[in-house]
Amino acid sequence: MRMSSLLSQTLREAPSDAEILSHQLLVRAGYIRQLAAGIFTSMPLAKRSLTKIENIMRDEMNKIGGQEMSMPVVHPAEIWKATGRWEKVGPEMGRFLDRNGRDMVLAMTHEEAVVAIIKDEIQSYRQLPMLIYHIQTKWRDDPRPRAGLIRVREFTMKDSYSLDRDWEGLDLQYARHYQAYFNIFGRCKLPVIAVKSDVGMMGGNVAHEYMYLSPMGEDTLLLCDACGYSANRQIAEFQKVKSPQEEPAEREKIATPEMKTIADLAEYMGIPESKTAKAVFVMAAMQTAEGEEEKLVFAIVRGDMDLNETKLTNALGAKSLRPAEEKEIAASGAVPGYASPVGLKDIIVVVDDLIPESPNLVAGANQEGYHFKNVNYGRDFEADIITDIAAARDGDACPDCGGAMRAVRGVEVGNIFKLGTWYSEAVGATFQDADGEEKPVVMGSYGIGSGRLLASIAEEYNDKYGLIMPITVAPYEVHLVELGGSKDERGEVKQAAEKLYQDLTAAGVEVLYDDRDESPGVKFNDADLIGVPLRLTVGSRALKEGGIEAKLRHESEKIQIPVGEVVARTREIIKSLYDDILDKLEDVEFEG
RNA sequence: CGGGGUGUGGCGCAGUUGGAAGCGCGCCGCGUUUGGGACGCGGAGGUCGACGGUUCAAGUCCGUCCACCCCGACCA
Repeated sequence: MRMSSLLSQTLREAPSDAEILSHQLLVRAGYIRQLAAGIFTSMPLAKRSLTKIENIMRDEMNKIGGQEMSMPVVHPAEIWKATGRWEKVGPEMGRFLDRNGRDMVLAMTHEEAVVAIIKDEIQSYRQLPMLIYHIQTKWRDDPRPRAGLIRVREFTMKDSYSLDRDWEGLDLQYARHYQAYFNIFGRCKLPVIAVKSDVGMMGGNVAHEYMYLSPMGEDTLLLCDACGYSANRQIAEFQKVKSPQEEPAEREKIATPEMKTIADLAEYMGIPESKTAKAVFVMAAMQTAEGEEEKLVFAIVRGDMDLNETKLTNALGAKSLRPAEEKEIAASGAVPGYASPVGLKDIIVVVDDLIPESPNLVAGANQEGYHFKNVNYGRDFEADIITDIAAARDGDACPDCGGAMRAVRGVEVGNIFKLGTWYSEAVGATFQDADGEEKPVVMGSYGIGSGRLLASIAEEYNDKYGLIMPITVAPYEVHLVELGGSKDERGEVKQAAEKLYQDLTAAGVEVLYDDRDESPGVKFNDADLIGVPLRLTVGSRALKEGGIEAKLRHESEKIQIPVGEVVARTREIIKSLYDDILDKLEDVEFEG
């Protein structure tokens, strides 16, 4: 490709609304342009990188038996009503009416489309197991797109769906994906870890997320360096430090004016925060037989801990939670800031499993300005649910080995879910098994966003001059710079560069050829910004000695290669760059 | 949805007490230059986010709305 005709201008300064590095660099280098919040155009450079990423995904999916197809982006609402997600999903789903006034949906994922097709196409156990996938656009009207390509509203995703006769089959396909995903990220040279994750609205019972560890990530993970335990904070467990056992003392009411926070209260009383009970009120959307209903929930964790809303949501079996408003809290008889589990009605009380083992706590008295001392579970109050609802934090003890866990931030670049039969049952996607019985197809779903992956790679590989793209995903393999200029009166430099461009291209090398009439500084800076791994420079300096200059983007040394050997040597260098990446791929141990 | 911020040429920005819309980069033409974002001369390009109001006069003051960014809420 000649840069003189490439639709991609580099920018000396990034747009002011690009805050994170990958966003700034991808815009400055001319890979992407923003059209609206969370909606981007992939320019030719990005498109080439994305195609390479997607071809890696194809290859790894095909290797585990996947067959590529393409399911529609626009769906009739019926298939979403059939699984209940038409009602269940909120404004994040794109909806519109077609010309005949029928409800239509912009796909945010494709489980519905999958079961719609297999309902008709899969009839016999002989057709299973099967793995289907596609690489398709999704629309999710996220309330807050951010961080360039990391979190967008319109994006492309490789999503695959495993179809099996039974759970053993699912386990096998799931384990294959577990490995295939490490291969995909490895081939893109992106370091990731797999962590256990919440199954969320997808249902099912096992899920992993692939995380690229980065301070700009949106998820918090807890990792144990001692034994390898890793989990998203949403579900991370930990060993709780129990309070010292003591005899329940007599409950007493004490005046605590203006002490509305745990920190204030503990300081005022001269006690550790672990001797207090923290009250959190939420409104939980619950699905009941009559439909959806909002219920006030009173969650209690020990004062030195934080509530984990995902754990609470799962404990309640709720669709979603939102913070309760003061008037909703007041309606239950509780007093915000002085709330107490003692003597409340019409409210679901959920207490963390540490609370019953924590005697003589200080809790609110449901009276402005007063707390109770020596509140004890069982004697003074009871709960509807007792379970783990506390959030793990940096330094907490690993649930498996007790070692101190680290809390780190990560970007979710992929995930795998054991869906089970939830979707197939919902729409009656069944097959006839060998024993003659009709059974629902057992499903798994597996996703990787290609744009987010590109952004993560850009975030990981760069320096002050620009991007440093791994060769497997770089838009081109070679950046050929021609430095003829007006001193090149007989056009020798220009001719040598043109010939090299032709020869390399003929040899199957992907070349970005800077044939523009620009100064050397401009060309070198643009080359560094775009980040193609190997730069070849044709200039009079080396040409006088019968050579051209080669430089790897990630190194500072330059070498001179005799003109006649350039094509062969270039192919060698490129091969070694690929090998460096592919040799590092390794088999991982699957821990279900 | 709550809090904060920003909207002036493709990008980055300035614009005073309200009084003729500017600068740098980029772009076009001509010439000089050519191994790390060169220089000269000459150009093109803006309904100042939108609408309404105040005023003789609004980029500037007032109001409403919109867009975009950040923090939070939310999120397979």
